[in-house]
Amino acid sequence: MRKLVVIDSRDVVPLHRVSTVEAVATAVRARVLDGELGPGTQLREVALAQSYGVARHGVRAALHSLVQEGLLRHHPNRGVFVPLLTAVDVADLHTVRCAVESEAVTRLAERGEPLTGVYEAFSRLEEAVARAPWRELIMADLGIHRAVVDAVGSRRLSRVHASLIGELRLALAALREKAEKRRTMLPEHRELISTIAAGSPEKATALLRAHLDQAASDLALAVLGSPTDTLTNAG
Amino acid sequence: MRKLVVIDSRDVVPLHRVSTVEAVATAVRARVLDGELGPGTQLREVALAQSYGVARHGVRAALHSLVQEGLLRHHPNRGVFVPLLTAVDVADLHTVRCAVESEAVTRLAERGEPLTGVYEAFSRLEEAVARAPWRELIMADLGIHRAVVDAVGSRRLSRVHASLIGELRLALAALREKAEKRRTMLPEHRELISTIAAGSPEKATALLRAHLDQAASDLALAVLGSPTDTLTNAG
DNA sequence: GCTCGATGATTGTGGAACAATTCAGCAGGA
DNA sequence: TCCTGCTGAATTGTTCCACAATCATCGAGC
Repeated sequence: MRKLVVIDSRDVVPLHRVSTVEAVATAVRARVLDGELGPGTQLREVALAQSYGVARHGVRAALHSLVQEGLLRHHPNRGVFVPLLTAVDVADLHTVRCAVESEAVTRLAERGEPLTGVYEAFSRLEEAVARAPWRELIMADLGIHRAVVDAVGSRRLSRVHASLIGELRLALAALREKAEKRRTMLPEHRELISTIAAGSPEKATALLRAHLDQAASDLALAVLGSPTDTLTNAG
Repeated sequence: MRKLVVIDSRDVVPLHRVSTVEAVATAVRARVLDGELGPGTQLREVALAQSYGVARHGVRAALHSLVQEGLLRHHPNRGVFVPLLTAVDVADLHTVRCAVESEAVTRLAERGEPLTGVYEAFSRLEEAVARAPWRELIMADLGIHRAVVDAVGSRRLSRVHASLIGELRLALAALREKAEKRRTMLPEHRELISTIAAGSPEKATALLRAHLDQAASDLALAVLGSPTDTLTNAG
């Protein structure tokens, strides 16, 4: 018997107002992921504070966030730096990635969840393969994997994966285009997705792991090729 | 030709000096995990700042850390609270836990890594089963799982798992003692470990998943039994 | 060439102030 | 009775300033 209820209390939508530190964090994150701030760059607090017109505390908090996120490295009393990932880092990230994506694929195949998001991501990959530059092609690739994880519907699993991919993107800059990839990428993902849809968990995870292993070894090679210096630091 | 080098540069040990925010964070984390600060409690900045004798900024940073860690919830302009986990949260955490621990068990079984840490954890569980109270028994249980993940040797995998278990411990308070557990706990883990050591990945992960499923459903039931109120919030 | 110490830059921390927001309580009106 | 709007207190969000602590650089002196 509710009379004139304009907005039902269950309909509330967060209405994302962002705080300053969040805004700074996303801005800096974008600059790092886009490669504008290359590995080894120090992120000085005063400079950032001035450039964004915020207080130093806000910048500190934002950088602290990104450090916890794994995207930056903090050296006590020295500052925050964009890390240069080593082969060890790549292997480490690969481990976590296998964990998350294997679980996702297994669950999706077992309980035939809807894969609409995955199909959308795949069609974006189709477009990218046709005409997009290498960099966007990689992003489309990652987009599929993200969609697969998101399809599971676990907020925390998606969170872990997102942070993981973010860190991985730091190394991705070292990956140079290989024409072969442009050909194999589409059928590989098509097969993976259709195997998931067919409901064969074991086969799907096997495909996935082969795919990820390949990607990881490519990346490890690329990273080894890039300048090995003392900037690289343990997390 | 080094002359009179007292300390070789390779011998440096981090010498963990902790910053104030780190100190505050660990202090608060301990109080939350020990249940001293129950679900729904608000962590007020000024109060904490006074009680620890630090500036409000430090407290803010520390709380921010714990929020990112998943241990606390932040409501804009309202503050930071100890969350009350719902059955949904438990299921969500279970998903990630399956991902991480399955991967760990698979890898360990596949490449016969040394399991010394796991054996140590197991002997601690033996002691706990014999005479420790329920709470410590649970911690010993978690200790085994932590050791298994750590044995993989992936920093990031261990990190994810640690944060995961931390959040899970929030719900663990609702879990009441069951005498049956005290009997089944030891043989269950013994079988899991020996299967890993025997190098049978499939069987080991199957055992693990059954074990985790059981734990998750126990927890979900316990959480449903505890007071359901509006304090619970989405992450 | 090596060590040592001064110097400047940057981070780490504290203190105070104020704006912004939320919340509880209360008065007023349909 | 229920809704509305106001008001004031409490708390968070943000800024500015100050200063100690630490680190990297560089040059003097042996």
